[in-house]
Amino acid sequence: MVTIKDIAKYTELSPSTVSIVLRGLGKKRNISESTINKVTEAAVKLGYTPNMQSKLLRSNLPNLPVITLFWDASARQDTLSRFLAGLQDSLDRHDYNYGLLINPYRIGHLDEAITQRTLTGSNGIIICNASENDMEYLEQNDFPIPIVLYNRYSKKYPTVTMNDEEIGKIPAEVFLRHSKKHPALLTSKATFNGMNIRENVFKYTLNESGINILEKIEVTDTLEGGYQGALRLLDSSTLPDCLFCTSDNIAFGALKAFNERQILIPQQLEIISVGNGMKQHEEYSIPSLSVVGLPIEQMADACLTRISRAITAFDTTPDMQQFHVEYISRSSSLV
Amino acid sequence: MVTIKDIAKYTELSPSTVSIVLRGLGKKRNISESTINKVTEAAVKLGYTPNMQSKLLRSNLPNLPVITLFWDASARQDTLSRFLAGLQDSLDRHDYNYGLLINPYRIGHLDEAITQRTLTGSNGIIICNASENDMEYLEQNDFPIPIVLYNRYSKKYPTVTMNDEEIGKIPAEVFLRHSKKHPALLTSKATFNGMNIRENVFKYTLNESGINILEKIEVTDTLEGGYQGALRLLDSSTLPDCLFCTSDNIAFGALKAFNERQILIPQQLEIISVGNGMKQHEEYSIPSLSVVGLPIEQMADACLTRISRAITAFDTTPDMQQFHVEYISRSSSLV
DNA sequence: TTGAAAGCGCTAACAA
DNA sequence: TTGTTAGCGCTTTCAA
Repeated sequence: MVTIKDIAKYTELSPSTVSIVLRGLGKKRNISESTINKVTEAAVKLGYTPNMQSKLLRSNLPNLPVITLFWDASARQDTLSRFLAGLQDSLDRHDYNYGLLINPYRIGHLDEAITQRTLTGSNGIIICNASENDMEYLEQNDFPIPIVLYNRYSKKYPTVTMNDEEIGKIPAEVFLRHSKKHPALLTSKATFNGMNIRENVFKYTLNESGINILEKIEVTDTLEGGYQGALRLLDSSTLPDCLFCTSDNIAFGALKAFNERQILIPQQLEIISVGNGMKQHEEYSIPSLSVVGLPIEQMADACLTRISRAITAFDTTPDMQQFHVEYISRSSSLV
Repeated sequence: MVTIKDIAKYTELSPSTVSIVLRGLGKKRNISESTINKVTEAAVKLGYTPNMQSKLLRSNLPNLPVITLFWDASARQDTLSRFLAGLQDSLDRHDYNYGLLINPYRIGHLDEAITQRTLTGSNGIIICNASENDMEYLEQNDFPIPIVLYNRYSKKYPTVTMNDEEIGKIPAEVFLRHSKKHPALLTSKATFNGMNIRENVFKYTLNESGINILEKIEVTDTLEGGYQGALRLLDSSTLPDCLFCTSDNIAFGALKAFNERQILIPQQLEIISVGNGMKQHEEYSIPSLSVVGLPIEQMADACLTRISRAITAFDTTPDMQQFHVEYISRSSSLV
């Protein structure tokens, strides 16, 4: 790492002169033209970048604690938006004073993402989208700063979760209430345990009333995946009379397929999806989409409040806050 | 600001002892139970938060330059996602070593957002969504660190822009080619000059061929806005035969209205929208949406590369990089 | 026109 | 079991 001292040595000047020049105060301070040039050239040549830690430390500005948010770079981006919006809102509402550092990582490689620098440079960490691998890494290691997990379960860290049982139970109960007999499930590969819970509770709730899943189709969590999955569903010998999509991406794609094949929604086929976040798109899809809405903003707020307590009150008890989900009935399901 | 020294004074211990305890090394270093308690209690009581700048400085970890991204908190969140994804991709591809700090701000209040702390704590700034007000603030002040503007024009700062003329010209030319006679425009309030350019070039290009806009409707940049705007369009005495929507939000909402009123798209009404980012949603809307696609990822990459050059080579020439937009023909327009 | 020295908050080595 | 001291990179006085 090149410091101002290195440049001073290289140019045979003092650190203070170099500092003045590098901050563009050369002219004002009557530093000679030649010295200015010598310094700037040396800075470029040696590859100098100012160390902002030092500047901040020196500046006597009040300390701004930093919270680092780990987010799977490949994860659904619109959910990040909602989460960020929630964090921002939380910062404003509570008058929290935190810097927010976004750190994308490759799911399953959290161990590479949480560097010594993160641990030294931030006051707390919020982790989202952790895979089973990542969870194992977290469980097996100790960290010098507090960590809060979003939407995961842990015995070691404070967590902020949503009620995964409800997510599976609600659509099942709606379908049962409407006396549906042939439910289908359009889902994507489970990347965390909550997804299994949702699916199992969905099936179990139906089972209790003697109803079995007609078909489960697993696709990628994209509109394309939903579209393809819906087409496969339509090719089956028996058509389902109700469908649970485990993400709105999948549901939006499926709606397009059903529209093309002129399936009447909800008369022929009732659809309920998990509502990952795009409220406006749910409302203006054709037809509008009934969803189990996730309290992402509330959870973001809870994450921030929780990490804040960990930072200020040194409270790292592995407690869990769980939020209810909410059924929003629109035109893709019966009333 | 409470420091380790304050706690030392308060507890009548030395800073090093306090440091050891506060990092949880008390047990390991044989600090007495009572001392540990005294210190932690004092820390909570005095409201101590560790200063990470000092820790980092002390740690001898290599310097990680920080780039702060200013983003309008109320702006379309999905565009942020795409922009962030672009930045992330750029970081990876070029092997850039930067920390990315996301700083949301209220549009029109950039002056409040760019604090002394930002200027002292980051090596460079990328500004997105600046309003006319914000632009004025930027033009009239000088800043100690390099700034790059995204999607704005400036004589003072390096900028990364898209070709706004093309955005207006492309749909006009398509409509002309299809011999349309009654174009309509569904748009939202211009928040930056590029939007005026788009609208003017759209009108001008049609005008050159003797075609005038039938109607211009201004709505909020939401699906709701597009829906309402489309309904108003349908209430007019003459129905337009082609429509340019200046954002996909607006277009998605409009599609719903046209679907409800059973307007045949594109036979009765041809639609082209600005494609702000949601590629999948454009493809799976009903019908799929023809758009002028914006090169957001490329622009994000360019922003990063440009600010990187400013940081490493001290190059702050106010140059402009402009990117072409691309017409993507889908089912909402004729071939 | 340039340099020397002190200090921002923290930690590590060493001393007591 | 606790304290002293030096130093991370930078800026600011003050001195030369």
